Amino acid sequence: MEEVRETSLVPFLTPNDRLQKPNVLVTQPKKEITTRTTKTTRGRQKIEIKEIKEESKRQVTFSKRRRGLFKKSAELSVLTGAKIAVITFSRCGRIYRFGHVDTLIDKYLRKTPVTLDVYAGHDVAEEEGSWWERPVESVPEEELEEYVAAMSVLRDNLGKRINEMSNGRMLESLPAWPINMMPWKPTMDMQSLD
Amino acid sequence: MEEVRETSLVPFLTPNDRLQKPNVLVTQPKKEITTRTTKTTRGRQKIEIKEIKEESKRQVTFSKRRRGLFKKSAELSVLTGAKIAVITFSRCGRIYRFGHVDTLIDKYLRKTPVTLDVYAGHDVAEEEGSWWERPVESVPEEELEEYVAAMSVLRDNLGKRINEMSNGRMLESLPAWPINMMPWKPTMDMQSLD
DNA sequence: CCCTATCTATAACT
DNA sequence: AGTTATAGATAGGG
Repeated sequence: MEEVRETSLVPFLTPNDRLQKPNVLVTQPKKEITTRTTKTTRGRQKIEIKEIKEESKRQVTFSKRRRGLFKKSAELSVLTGAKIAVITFSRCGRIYRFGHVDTLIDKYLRKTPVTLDVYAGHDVAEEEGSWWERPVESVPEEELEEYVAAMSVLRDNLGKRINEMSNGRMLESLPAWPINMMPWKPTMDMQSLD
Repeated sequence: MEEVRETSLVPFLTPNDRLQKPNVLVTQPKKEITTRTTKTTRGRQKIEIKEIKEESKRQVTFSKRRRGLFKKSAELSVLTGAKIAVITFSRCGRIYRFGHVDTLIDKYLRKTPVTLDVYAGHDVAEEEGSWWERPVESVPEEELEEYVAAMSVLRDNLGKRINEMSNGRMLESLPAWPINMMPWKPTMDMQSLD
């Protein structure tokens, strides 16, 4: 709660704070490399986009990425004024939605003949694979079928707002994220319909 | 066409090629700073998440981010085996979908009473402006959900605008989507239903 | 749309 | 969940 998380991920470094010289365009001396013989972690590792076998690990990934996806949806929505809806069926069949899915679905159904099936003629093989990596004509109805994306952005703006409000004009001297709402508060933007 | 888009953004740099020393964990000398007095670009700049006014710019962002969103969706789906569907109504009313939306919607509707409104009772004023920028002094952190609900309204507002346009009430006198605005290839993972 | 320089999202740890 | 080092996404510019 006292954490100043501009980028929320690197509060200690905050590269954003580094003032950017408008027209100078000179390569920075790359700060100062903290020479440490023992990194605390290996940092983000590259992974292959394939099903994660370990249950636990998969769950973590699902949480993190779902959250990230929603955030992206929100940003896209706000930035471009697009209307988005997202629905996700987790493996266990739980439904996570973001935004007024119902409304969007309604609009969708009204605009598109329900019978229209882009992938019509394709057998639904609950097979493993990346339908999204295949030619359109052969996309089987399996992997992903649910994503009605949805809405909103605000997490960030809201946070800033709250901060400003709760401190009037001295927002600068206060943590960017006054409330511990940010990161991993489970369900403010999602609804598990189970 | 799968590997091609691995990183596909920095083919020339490919930081991934840098072999990672498994257990060494020693801070790298940070390569070699190419001292150049004139950077070719300022690189990615931080932007505020708020509506982009410039039509052209907004469309570019829409293309790029929509693409990114779909990609993320695909990854999440593959990685966790979750079923996902995404539908996006662009401002101009164009529909972009990802995944087997129809199938998903069907499942969704079967699982959730269509009448169920998660945000029921939270009638937010459909006024112009940035509702998410409203004062938040009265918002206790425990009620962030209220905001989430409010956020959804954004979509509704946008939807209204879209409707207006549909009715011939032009908001912008610009063509929906310049043909060459389509992201780098109307790949199989997106379908414009318009 | 291709490129870069940056900003962000996260995998692996703790 | 909270960190840290990176992989990955993208705002701008060409």
